[in-house]
Parts: sequence; structure tokens; C-alpha cells
Amino acid sequence: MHDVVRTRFAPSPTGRMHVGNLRTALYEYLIARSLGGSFVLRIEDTDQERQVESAIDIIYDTLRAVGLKHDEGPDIGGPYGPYIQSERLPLYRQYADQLLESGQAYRCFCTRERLESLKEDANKHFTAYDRHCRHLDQQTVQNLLDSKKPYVIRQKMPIDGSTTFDDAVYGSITVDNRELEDQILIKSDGYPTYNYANVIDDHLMNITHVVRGSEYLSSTPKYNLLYEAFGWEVPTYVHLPLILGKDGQKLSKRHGSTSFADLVQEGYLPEAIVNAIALLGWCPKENRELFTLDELCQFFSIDRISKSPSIFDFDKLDWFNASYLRSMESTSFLALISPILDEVFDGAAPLKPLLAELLQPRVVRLTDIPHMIHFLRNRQSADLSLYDHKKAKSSRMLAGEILPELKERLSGLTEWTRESIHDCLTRFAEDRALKTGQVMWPLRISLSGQAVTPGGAVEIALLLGQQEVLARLSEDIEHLSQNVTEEDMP
RNA sequence: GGCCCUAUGGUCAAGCGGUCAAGACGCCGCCCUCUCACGGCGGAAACAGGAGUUCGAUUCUCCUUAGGGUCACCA
Repeated sequence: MHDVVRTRFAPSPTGRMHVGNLRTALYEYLIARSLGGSFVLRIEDTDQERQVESAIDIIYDTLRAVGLKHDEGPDIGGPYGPYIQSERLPLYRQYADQLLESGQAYRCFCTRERLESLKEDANKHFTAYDRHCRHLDQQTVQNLLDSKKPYVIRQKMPIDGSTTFDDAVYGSITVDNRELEDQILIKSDGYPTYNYANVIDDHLMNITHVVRGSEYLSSTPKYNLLYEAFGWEVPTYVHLPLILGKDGQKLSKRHGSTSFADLVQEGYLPEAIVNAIALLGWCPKENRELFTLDELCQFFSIDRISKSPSIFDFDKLDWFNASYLRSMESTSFLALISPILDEVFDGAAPLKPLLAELLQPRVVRLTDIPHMIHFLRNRQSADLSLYDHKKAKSSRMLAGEILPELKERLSGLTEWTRESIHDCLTRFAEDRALKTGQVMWPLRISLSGQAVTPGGAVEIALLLGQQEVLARLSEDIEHLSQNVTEEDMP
């Protein structure tokens, strides 16, 4: 038995970091960390046709952004390198030869065309390879080899019997061997298939827990047979339930932003994303939902991983994101949104601490900010109907009546602070025997031109500054006087 | 279609033979309140169906149904 737990994240560099992949990486990390083991990064680039430029950087960047630090990997090395499969080619070849010699694998010279026609013939029925080359005699093989005919190496699967393996989450699973195809180990370009390289590397790298999505469940018996053929110890399998989209299908681009980078760009915090996906398919013993990565390491356990697939819920992600935003130190929040604020104001935004204070309890996604505060920069004239508000006992009539005097009073203020503005407004309400809301509502509407704003009349007035407040009021008073007609009279 | 897996509110999910079947998101209502939000309180909302096993099934077994996965010289 291995006594040191080792898990690996083995993505193929094909472009994006899908949330499903990220969750797999997260669980691999959590299993390793919670058990005091190591987490290694391995790049599975055995598909020469699907290589994507800079995809490896996306992997590094994502892992760094979410705080999943690997202990070994292509960039930092380690005792089991190389960690990029394309650099391990001789290894795969060597072990394949071993299988060839022991008669557990064979060369297959079948052309793709023949394989294709095989599939057409079989059509809806079992479409596995017909094992045509499995029984070629040595002389024939030698001739084909001499004539440089390309070939792949296939593993000989047992014809009958069954294969059973144990999964840490799904339990014991048995499959009839006749369901298993003589799978390709080495492709004709000399590269190993994932199915094969994966087993070789996991063994050579001493991986104790093979963690992956449950889409691999059905090919696991084949891996088991491979371990058996080599006489190697089978690792602990941990298959993870799939993450589905809103429509119940496997999550994909169709469902919108499903890569980590997409989500970050849409204004979600990496911590919130991690927290959200950690709870998709795993549930802590304690009834609780907010966890930092360190806390997850502390509480995670394989036996609480669930078997049923789960749907990725963007509403819940919103909630996580909002929760993280709200629980931040106000100074951190300010630092976080400062660049966004500056951008909205084309330079240094004014009163940033106040803006941050107003925004922190209201923002769900960072990308919401620009349109929430846009009105501060651009005066938009209020739709008169906005003045009519039953609950505040406000109306366009009332607005037309009080705004001029309100403007007078505000212009008389020699000090422009929260207190001074607030006092001025409440005193005005008292003097005119009005409810507070009857003053606050029209003023806020006049200054913002919108029904909903971050902060109330006082805060908005403060943010706008005395001069702008008076300017906006003048404009609106004008507008009101021209448009409030006889019909509006009670 | 074969094989494999899964099945508690709309979603995430607790439960591991005896519960009035947690909690969270979302939704609705109320309170707080210068709008909204935050916060507080409350509400509607679930064991897919059928056979067994058992004194007793959400829980164990089988079948049905539904959903998903997989059947590549992709991972």
C-alpha cells in the first residue's frame, strides 16, 4: 500500500477551463490536502490534432487564481517528471512492447476505412472492433512490418468472464468482458491514447487516488484490465457526478458562460466560484455553505461526495458572489472596485469610499457597478411618472411645488455633508408639515432620474456635489413646470 | 440500440428503518426604511410509480418509468 496520498489533475490543453474540470481539480486538491498528500499537475497532450496555443497558460492561470497550488508539475518539476505526456513518449512505447511480448497486446494494421465500414455494417448493434488482427500469425505480422505498413497497438481483452472494480463513491461495478473492446494503446502516429497513457502515468507517478468525472466510469474496467496485465496495484477510483446545465444536459458552451475565465469576466470572484462548485456534488457534515479554500481542505471527505448529477445554478452563484462581496473588509472592497469606478468616471472617481459603502451591500456581480452608478455622471431627465409614488405620498404636483424652495434651501448650505444635507431636508419637511419621504422621494428622483438608486437622496446629493445638485434641480423644476398640466391637479 | 450510473421541493441538498422529512438559493408576504439593497421574521413548495422485506419504509430488494453517461487512432 502507498502510504502517501497522491492525486493528479490531468487536463488536456484544449483551450478553456470548464467549471466541470475546475471542480475535478478542486476535489483532487481537496482530497490530497485533507489527507496530507500531494497534488500533481500533469498535461495530457497526446492528441496532436487538438492542441491549442497558450492553453497551458490558461491552466496555470486558473489554478493560480483559485489558489490550487500543485506540488509537482511541468513548471515546477518534481521527482516523477516529465509532467507533460508528449515528453514521455518512449515510456509508453516501452511498456507497450512489454505487453506485446507477453502476448497481452497486438499490432493492428487495419485501415481507418476498414474500421469505418465495420461500423456501418454493425450499425445499431455492438460496434466494437472485430479483432481482425488479433490472430495474425507471426510471419504475416513481420511482412506487414517490413512493408512499413502503419499500425496501432491494441490490448487483448478477455473474451469472456467479467471485470469488477470498486469506486469510492459509486461502489462496486461489474461489467461483462464481452462489452469491452480491444482498445488502442498506441496510435499510428506513435502517440499513446489517453486510456493508456493515463494508466502508465498514474502508476509511474504513484497516484493513489484517481479522481475524474463519471463519464469515465464506463471505461474504467478497461483501465483495470491494463493494471492487471502489468501486475500493478489498482488505485482508488473516485468518480465524480457530472455537472449539468439548466436543461439537464451535460454542461457545455451552450449554457452560456461555463469556463472559469467567462465567469470571472462576468464579475464573479474566484473564491465565490470555488465555493459554489465545491458544493456541487459534495456536502459538508455541518449544515453550512460558506467555506474558504482552507476550510474546505479541513472539512472535505470523499464519503460525502454524492452520486447524482447536479445542475449548475447561476442564481446560487450570484448569492455566493454577493455574500463574498458583502463580507469583505470595506477597504478591500474599495480597492477591488476602485478601477471600475475610475473607469466609469473617465479618471479618478470622486468620493470613492462613499461609493464603496453604498455599493457593497448592493452589488451582486462586479459587472453590475457601471450601470448602477452611471446616472451620477450623466444626467437623465426623470420620467414624470416617477414622481408619482403612493407609498411615499409623492406626486409630480407635489414635486413641482416643493422643489423650487428645496433648491433655495440647499443652495444656502455652506457646508455639504451628510449631516448638513440631511438636517436641511428634514427641517424642510417639518416646516412644510410633510413626511420625510415626501421630500426625499422627489429630490432623489429629480437628481437621479431613476426609480432605484444605490443610496438615498442624501447620499446622492452628497455624491453629486452642491453645484451639480442645484443644476439638476433647476433643470427639473423647469421641466416640471412645463409639463405638469391642469389635468394633474387634484 | 447495448452496457453503466442516477432518482427527496424549480435548483443545491440533509437523511443512512420509527423525523410534524433539515438547511440554502430562488419565489411570495411582513418588519426595518429617504428608493433599492442589506438585515430580521414568516409562507408556499419534495420522498417518480408499483411490488415485496419488515411491527414499521424516503431509507433495504426487485420491476417499471424518467434522466444522464458511454460505446473514437478525443480526452
